[in-house]
Amino acid sequence: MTKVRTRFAPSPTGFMHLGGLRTALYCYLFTRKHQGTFILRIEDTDQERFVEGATQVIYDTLRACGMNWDEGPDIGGPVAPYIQSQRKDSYLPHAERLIKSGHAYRCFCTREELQQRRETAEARGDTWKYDKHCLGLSQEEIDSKLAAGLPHVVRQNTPLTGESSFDDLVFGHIAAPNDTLDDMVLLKQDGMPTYNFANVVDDHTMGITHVIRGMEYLSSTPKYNLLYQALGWPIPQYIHLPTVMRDSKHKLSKRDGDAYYSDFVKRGYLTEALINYLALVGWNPGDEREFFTMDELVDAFSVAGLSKSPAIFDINKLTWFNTEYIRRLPPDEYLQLAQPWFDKALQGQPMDIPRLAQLMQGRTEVFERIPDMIAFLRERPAFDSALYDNKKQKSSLDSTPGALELARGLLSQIQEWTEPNIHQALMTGIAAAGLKNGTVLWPLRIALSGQLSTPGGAIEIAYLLGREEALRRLDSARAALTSG
RNA sequence: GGCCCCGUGGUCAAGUGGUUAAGACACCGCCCUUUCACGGCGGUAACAGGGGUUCGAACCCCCUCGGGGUCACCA
Repeated sequence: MTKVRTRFAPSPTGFMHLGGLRTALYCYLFTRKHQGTFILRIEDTDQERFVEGATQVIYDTLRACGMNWDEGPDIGGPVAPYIQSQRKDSYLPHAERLIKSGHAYRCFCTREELQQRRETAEARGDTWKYDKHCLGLSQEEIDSKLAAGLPHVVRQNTPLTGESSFDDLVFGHIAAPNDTLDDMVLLKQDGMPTYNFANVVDDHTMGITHVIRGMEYLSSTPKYNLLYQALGWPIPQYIHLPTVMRDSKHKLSKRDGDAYYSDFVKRGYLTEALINYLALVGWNPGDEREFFTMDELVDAFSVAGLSKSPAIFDINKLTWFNTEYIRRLPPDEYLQLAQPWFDKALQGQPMDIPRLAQLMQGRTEVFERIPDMIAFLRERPAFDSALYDNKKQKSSLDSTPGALELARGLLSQIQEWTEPNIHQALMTGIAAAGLKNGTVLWPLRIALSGQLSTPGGAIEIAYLLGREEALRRLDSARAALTSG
């Protein structure tokens, strides 16, 4: 078997879509698994959609994800250039060969004419397909139109009989009747190839052995194969990938605004978690493993594990992966990543940040959720005294005033405000008073934080707040109790 | 509408003629516990429907239904 050569061929739109990223991932994994060559090619034949800086986004994303390419626009390679617009001149000779052999022809129909004929056909209830109108032009007619400088495109001449088929590595045998295949445009008026044509030519001239792409190309692949055959080129292996869906009816689309890699990173998703999750949407390793580094993915990857049916993107599961990855971060790395989010919530309030980080690391699902979780440290929210009531903790509205008074006394006598000292003072004091821990600690935590759920218990919160603030909050809570 | 593809719990999925139909996320309950979380234990929940083939179908065939894709001088 010849050496595997694959390509990831995104068009530079300015963003890296998660669906595209997953395609790149599978392509990368397959290639590395087979010790092949992974090529990056930029598909920018659509000049109208050119976006400044878009290729850089592609480079940055792929590299951040650990998918390094062996040949590409920025690093070159034996079949350069790797940017399609720079290969412009290479397509024409092949198109002319096809014209000569009768597999393609020049078409002078204007867009308006085409639209009109399409509408007429559809009004009759017929399905529209290019009617091969210009195939009937005589050589004289063609020459005179050419001499007159009339704009034209080049179309593929698909056969009207027989059928075309191929064997996809994931979908198996795919066949389509030739008479349902449209005479697609190969070369546009501006001389640029369409995606359809550029792909065939580039994939062949770049020596691509395995074409890995989304399944939206599945139904046009027979047409591409007709082209390969007409040009006398070997047909590559195909691996079409099932779509990533937003829900059962819609695919994860660019319009959702939250489907870009950069969006997830901004919100505080870890790249490793994202890659790990994405790998499992449409593929499974065949065993029970769920956590994979990139190297482990390469090792485990197999085309046999690819699924045929579309998979719904589950933010829930992604978030679970993210939580797990955050939990496994070295503490200093967690602190570094969390710091900006701490700052956002604390706004300069003095705090034992390393201790806060310690308490938060195991509770952080997505970094962007941090500010909401710790905002109470900066300012205690208004709260309902009903929060003091907790049967399980043996705390009630009746027991609370006494409990808080006890806590106030114990806390105010602490010399050095450390967690062990706070713990010591409260626990011995509570035991001496003959109370249950919860009877005092539950209301204390409520009084200090004003909320049901906090990252840490009463002792940790009291410590983080500092002596002065803790006592101040305690006093105001007690006052609110007697006045209200 | 034509053509192509897909169809196991809410989601991802294992399963390739004989299984009590795995596992994970989510959800619910219990335990642990100074809250939440973590952890431990347990639970709810699926073969789209109908016909065949077969001693026996989630697995093979056909039909129906449902969903997706594609039918651009976009990729």
